[in-house]
Amino acid sequence: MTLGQTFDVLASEDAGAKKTYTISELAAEFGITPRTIRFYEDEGLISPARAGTTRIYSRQDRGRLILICRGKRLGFSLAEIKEFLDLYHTDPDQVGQMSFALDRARNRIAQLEAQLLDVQKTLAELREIESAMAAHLARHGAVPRGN
Amino acid sequence: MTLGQTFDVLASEDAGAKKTYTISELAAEFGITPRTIRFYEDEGLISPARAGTTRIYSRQDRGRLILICRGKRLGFSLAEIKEFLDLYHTDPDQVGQMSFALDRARNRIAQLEAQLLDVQKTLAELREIESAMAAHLARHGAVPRGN
DNA sequence: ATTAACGTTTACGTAAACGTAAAGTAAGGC
DNA sequence: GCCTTACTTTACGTTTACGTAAACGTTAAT
Repeated sequence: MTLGQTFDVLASEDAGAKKTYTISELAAEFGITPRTIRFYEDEGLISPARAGTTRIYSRQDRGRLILICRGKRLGFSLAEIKEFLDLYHTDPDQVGQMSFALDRARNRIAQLEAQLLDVQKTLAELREIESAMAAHLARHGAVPRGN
Repeated sequence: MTLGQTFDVLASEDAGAKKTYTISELAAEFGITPRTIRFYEDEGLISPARAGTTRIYSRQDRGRLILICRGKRLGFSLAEIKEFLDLYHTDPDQVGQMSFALDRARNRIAQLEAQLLDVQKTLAELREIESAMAAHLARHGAVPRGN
């Protein structure tokens, strides 16, 4: 049993939840193409089961895809996302491996905390711009009612 | 006078601040290469003055670079960053242009608010992993003192 | 006067992340 | 039995964001 099984995203046991998914189902759900999902597999980010040659995705696989897509939205490279995913199934018996993983986790945390500040700064600036523009348009634009 | 001049990043008037910069000064400051800065210029994200053929960067140019680098850290493409930068100098006299800009600003705000949530989720998960790993290592790893 | 350290343009090369055929297999409906 | 649909692999093409020379001009020091 790895660390992964102890967390939500990779192990939700919902009653009405489907057990498996096809590649095109997942592609549709996440707004990506089957090609993209296969590419992620080539890059080692996901390893679905097979029925013959056809890929069968489990709920855990779907959880990984959620994390992958989120990582992409945050601007991480696939290599970084892979590293992130690996944190979920670090073998607890390999102390050295676990130490390295802990290090990487802490680095990633620091990185995300910096990104959090960046997002907040940018949001603050954009909101300033937004209200300035809205105010300007309220005065000079829009022509609220024939004046 | 454009909206840009009304905001901090593009118009700080510090007393001890340098007035101009060379390309390699800025490259060093932001941890990028001159090639990269010239590429940003090719893409229309920045337009420094010239002394003959040599580029001379103003404090405003440096401000734009700050925003560009932050945008990159947030995972935006150069095209998106350009769109973002354009928000700063929307002509207040062009009502139509201003309306479109306001729209883009609001879209960008929504996008960043979503990203903020993503970052927070990811941070929460990573912190869970981190403490789980730290606890595990405290018990089985590290061998605190010969026991 | 030449060498070094900066700047320039032009242009080909490259890694990442897919897109886009092409060509084949396997299951289900009429 | 054939057609459609969804899956597969293989492989070349494309966009983005630069890296990396090559070849040249300008200033400053030796």
